[in-house]
Amino acid sequence: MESQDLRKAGLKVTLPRLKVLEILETADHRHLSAEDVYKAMLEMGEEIGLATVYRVLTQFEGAGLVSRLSIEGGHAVFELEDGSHHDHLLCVRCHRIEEFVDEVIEQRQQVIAAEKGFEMTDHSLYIYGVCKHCQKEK
Amino acid sequence: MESQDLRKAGLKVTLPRLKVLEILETADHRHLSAEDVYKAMLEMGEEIGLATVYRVLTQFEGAGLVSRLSIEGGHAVFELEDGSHHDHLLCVRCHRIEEFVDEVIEQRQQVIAAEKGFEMTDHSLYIYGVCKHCQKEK
DNA sequence: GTGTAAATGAGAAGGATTTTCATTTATATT
DNA sequence: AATATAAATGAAAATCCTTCTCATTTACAC
Ligand SMILES: [Zn+2]
Ligand SMILES: [Zn+2]
Ligand SMILES: [Zn+2]
Ligand SMILES: [Zn+2]
Repeated sequence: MESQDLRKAGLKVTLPRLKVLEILETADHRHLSAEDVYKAMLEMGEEIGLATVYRVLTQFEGAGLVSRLSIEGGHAVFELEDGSHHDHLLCVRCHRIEEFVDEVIEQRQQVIAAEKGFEMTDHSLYIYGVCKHCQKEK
Repeated sequence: MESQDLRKAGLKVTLPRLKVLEILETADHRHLSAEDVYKAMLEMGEEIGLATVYRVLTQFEGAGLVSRLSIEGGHAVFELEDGSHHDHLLCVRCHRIEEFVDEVIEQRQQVIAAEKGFEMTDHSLYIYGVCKHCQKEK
């Protein structure tokens, strides 16, 4: 089924691309850095260059298959695009990432943009904190 | 008056530090990159190393004199700390930055964090769009 | 004035990502 | 199935922003 997605996006169906898709679909975590994908590939016994991982992820982003988070200070994180917008909560200790959608915030942003005379094209919202897990530890 | 702020922060009063403060206080824009500060220094005829600009801005951040924005993709931007939290709207064309405060959003973030069991420590919210100015230009 | 720790500047180093370019590969065409 | 061609790949170099190193200078307490 994935081959179709690649063809639709005007991308040739290659092993590296199929494998990157596979990793994004089957990884334990939904949010992966390029490095994470690269390491997962090597662990699967697939040879790939890190440059290719970056290239493929960027192409997938362009094709709407993947979206990219820009987390403060750190490196980019990628996730499979599921068509529904959501924002993120990040644990500053263990780097766990959780997702949320809040209609009140979404709408307030529209109002604020309108008040300032902006045509809003996008937004980026990250809530940082200490997750349930990490609160327990000490 | 600024010398006092530096001494309170445990920082020696040096010319580079005073000049960086001066630039932050008198620049046309409230939001400046390290590069912007560096160029402004050179234009003022002051010799300074870029490394010093970064160092000083980072120290000021630690001392609570300055805060740092982490804008998507780009480089860090610094602004004088005025004690009141605010978030930012960014024009994707001309890179103009505007500020806003919205209590509804602030509170919803607290609620969301609580729902997910997070102890919220911080957040980062940027609204991207096309500003009033840039909308006029075709 | 002297001493000492802190601050500076220049350049090297760093980390994440992108680019370059020679080689390989997918796919369209015989 | 063989061939042609445009796209994709890997490795290394390059890039961008930022931090670090270290020899020299400076601020400030005595
Ligand atoms: Zn955690
Ligand atoms: Zn997500
Ligand atoms: Zn604009
Ligand atoms: Zn601001």
